[in-house]
Amino acid sequence: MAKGLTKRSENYSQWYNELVVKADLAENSAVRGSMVIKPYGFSIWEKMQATLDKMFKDTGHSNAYFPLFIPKSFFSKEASHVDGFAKECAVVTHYRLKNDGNNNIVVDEKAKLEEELIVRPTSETIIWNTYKNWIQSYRDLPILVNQWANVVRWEMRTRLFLRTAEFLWQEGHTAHATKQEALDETEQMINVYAEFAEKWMAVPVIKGAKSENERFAGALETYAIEALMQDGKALQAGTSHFLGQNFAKAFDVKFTDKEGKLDYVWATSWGVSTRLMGALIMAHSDDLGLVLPPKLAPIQVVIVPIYKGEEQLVQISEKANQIKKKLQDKGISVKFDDRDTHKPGFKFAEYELKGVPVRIAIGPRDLENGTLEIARRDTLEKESRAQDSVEDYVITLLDDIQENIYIKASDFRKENTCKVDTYAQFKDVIENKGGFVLAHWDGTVETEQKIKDETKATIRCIPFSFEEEEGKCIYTGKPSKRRALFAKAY
RNA sequence: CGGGGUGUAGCGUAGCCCGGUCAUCGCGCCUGCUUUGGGAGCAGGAGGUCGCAGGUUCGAAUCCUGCCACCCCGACCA
Repeated sequence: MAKGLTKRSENYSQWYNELVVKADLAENSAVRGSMVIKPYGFSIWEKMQATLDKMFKDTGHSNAYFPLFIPKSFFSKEASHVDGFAKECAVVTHYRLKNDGNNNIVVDEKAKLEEELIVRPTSETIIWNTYKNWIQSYRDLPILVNQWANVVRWEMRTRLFLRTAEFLWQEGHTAHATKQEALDETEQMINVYAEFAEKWMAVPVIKGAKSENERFAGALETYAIEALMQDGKALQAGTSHFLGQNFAKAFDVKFTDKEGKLDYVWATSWGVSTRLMGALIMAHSDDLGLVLPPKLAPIQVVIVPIYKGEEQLVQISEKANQIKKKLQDKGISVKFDDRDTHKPGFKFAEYELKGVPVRIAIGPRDLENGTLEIARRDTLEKESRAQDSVEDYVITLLDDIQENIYIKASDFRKENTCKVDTYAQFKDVIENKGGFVLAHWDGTVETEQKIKDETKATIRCIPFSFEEEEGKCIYTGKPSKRRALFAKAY
């Protein structure tokens, strides 16, 4: 058995740790709940980053950078915002260490900061404090800025990739002259996220609005994309918030409109994080390791030579490098693994673990017959093919894999989504089957909270796509106009 | 912060109840030869303050006390 797969467990997170942490994505933790992302894992994130960044720019946004430290006073200006984050803030109180005389390094109490600094858990406050100086007139609007950064949230309980104390993300912060424009922006960005999830990550998602309970601290409306993982739990994969005029009021950001009237600016914020890597892994992986969508795979094709002796390797390498060049010319990322320290079987298993979508093996038999062995990661099928026009074949194959894993994930979601009309059914499904459950809900915070307390299921979102439908709340029997999407979530 | 569990080599572990050739085994690592179309074989070798600190004892991985770390469950959450 391969490294990291010697002892698979029924427990999903155990499996996840063994496979991902120890195999290749992250290891160790310097700070409680932090993670090291190793080079191969990080290159997946870099691909995600590059793709999203382009999508943001195509929709008119620009990148900027704001400070890591936020003065406590900024942070406390928006009441519900500070309520939401107060319990998970890392706080800087001093700026110097000293030797206490016994060779112990201690905090120098003399170097106490006059005002404590918060390590950003999100940047709304420091950004709006800056926007105040950027905005006077409607001519200064809109401001469409995104930041790629790390943030810290001192969660009570952490989970690799899904909820680490420090994580990488992007946060968009926009300012608009009208409510409608801000609402449109909020909606546009949730659509961008959904498109990225479905077309690039091959993870189907449900777009919808968060209930009041689950809304972002300081937002009037939160839109989210929700994905279903293979263990039947839901994962919030991205959020886009309509912040109304809350932050503009808190930071006194006013502008003069065309009529010369003074008004507060309308705001949005939106973000996705390294949690997306967790989503990618948990949505597609199997017992052999990662299954990466070709569009995000750092290595799309790996070529493994099979040879006896130096002479054969030279011949095979020549052929392999020709094929590598042909594929690269078509924009495909290729690795030719000619290490002589590992046998082919070992390499096969290793690239399966890493989720490389297509593997090409070339041996003496192929040299003789003008063939190649081509294997795909998603179905594990292998076939022998002529070497001619391999590049065209690989292009179709990559597209096919991309599509296939999306279909597979969609089918899984279909099988694990059900409508229920009674609370008994609801509890049964949540406890025994998992997955998404569509049920009527009376729209009150109290009911949602009671259902959560009793079943651990929460409203993931009220999907945009659902038609209005008369029904009765499964819990209280009160009238309801549409179904909400319930699930146990990470 | 509450409840439960675990800490033995790079990784995974046996031993702990019942103290004494007990530091076990597998993977990995190193050397040599043979191998190479699915995680190679044989031979030899290196590697451990048994989480930390005390205590009990002639003697502690094993018993006791305290601490630390990690994992799972809850509260919290992208």
